Amino acid sequence: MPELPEVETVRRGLAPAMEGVRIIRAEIRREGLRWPFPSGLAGRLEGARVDRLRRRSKYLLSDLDTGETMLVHLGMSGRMTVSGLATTHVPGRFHRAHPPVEKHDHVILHMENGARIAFNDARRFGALDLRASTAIDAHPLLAGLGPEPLGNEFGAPYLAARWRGRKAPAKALMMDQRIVAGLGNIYACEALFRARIHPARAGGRIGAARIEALAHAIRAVLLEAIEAGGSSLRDHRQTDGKLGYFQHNFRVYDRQDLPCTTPDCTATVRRIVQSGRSSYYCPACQR
DNA sequence: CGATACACCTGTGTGC
DNA sequence: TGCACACAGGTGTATC
Repeated sequence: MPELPEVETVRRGLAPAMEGVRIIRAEIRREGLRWPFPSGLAGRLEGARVDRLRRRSKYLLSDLDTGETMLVHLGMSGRMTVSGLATTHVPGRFHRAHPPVEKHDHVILHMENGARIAFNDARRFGALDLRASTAIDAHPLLAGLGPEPLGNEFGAPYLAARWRGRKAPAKALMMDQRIVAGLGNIYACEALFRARIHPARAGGRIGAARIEALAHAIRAVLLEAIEAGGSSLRDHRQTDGKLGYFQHNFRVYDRQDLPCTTPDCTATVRRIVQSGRSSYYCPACQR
C-alpha cells in the first residue's frame, strides 16, 4: 500500500502507538524481505524507545533513543497494522485482545503500552534496516531522493529546471524519485490528468504554464489523498483496519474504457504501458 | 550520461 | 472446478 499518501497515513496511524513508547519485544519471523535484515535486529530494537516517527518519501523512519534509526519501506504490498492500543479497547474488557498472527506478518513489535505492530508484506518487496541516526540521510536508499513534493524546495521553478531538455516521457519523469520523491503510479497518472499533460509527452517539451499546473496538481492530489486516508486497492487497510477512500476520487487511474470525468468531454480513458507500468489518461484532455 | 528491460515475490481476477 | 495468464501501489541492477 505504498505511495506517499498511503505511507503518510500509515505514519499517522502508527504514531500514537509508537512515539515515546518503548519496544519490549521484537519478533523477527524471517531472515529478511528484499534484503536480509541487519544483524542482531531484535536485540537492537528491544528496549529502545521510539522518540519520533517520521516519513521521508515512501520511507518510514523511527528515531530510537539508542542512537539508531529504523527505516521501513512497504514495497508494493506492505502493510503495518496496530492492535491492542488502550484507546481501541472494548469497554469493560481489560485484557489486550490481539488478532491472530497472519500469514506474511514478518516483523512484530510488542510495545510497552500494550500495542502490537505487525509489518505484513506478501510480496516481500519491502525493506527494513537500521542505521545510526546521525547518518540516516546518507543511507543508500535515501541519499539520492529528490525533494518532498509537499515541502518548500519543490515548486514549478524546480520542476521546470529538472525537466528542461529531458526527452523522457512525462510519466517516467514523474516516477523518477531523484527528481521528486514519493509519487508512484497512481498519483503520477492523476496529477498528469489534472495538468492536462499526455503521459507520453517528452518532459522537456512542456510549456511553463503546464509545468506550473503540474506542480500545483501534484501537491493538490497528494494533499487530497492524505486527507482521504490514502487509496485502498484490493484488501489494503490503514493501520487500524479502516479503508482509505481516495480510490473513489480517481479520475483516470484504473478507469480504462470508462468515460472521462471532464465536463462535456466525450472521450474514454485509455491505458498504455510505459516502462512496464500502466498509464491511464484521457486522449482528448491530455496533450 | 539517459532510457529500457528485468529482477525480486505472492495474490487475485479473468477467460477458457 | 481447474488451469493459464495478465496484472498489481516499487525500485535496484544490468544492459544498450
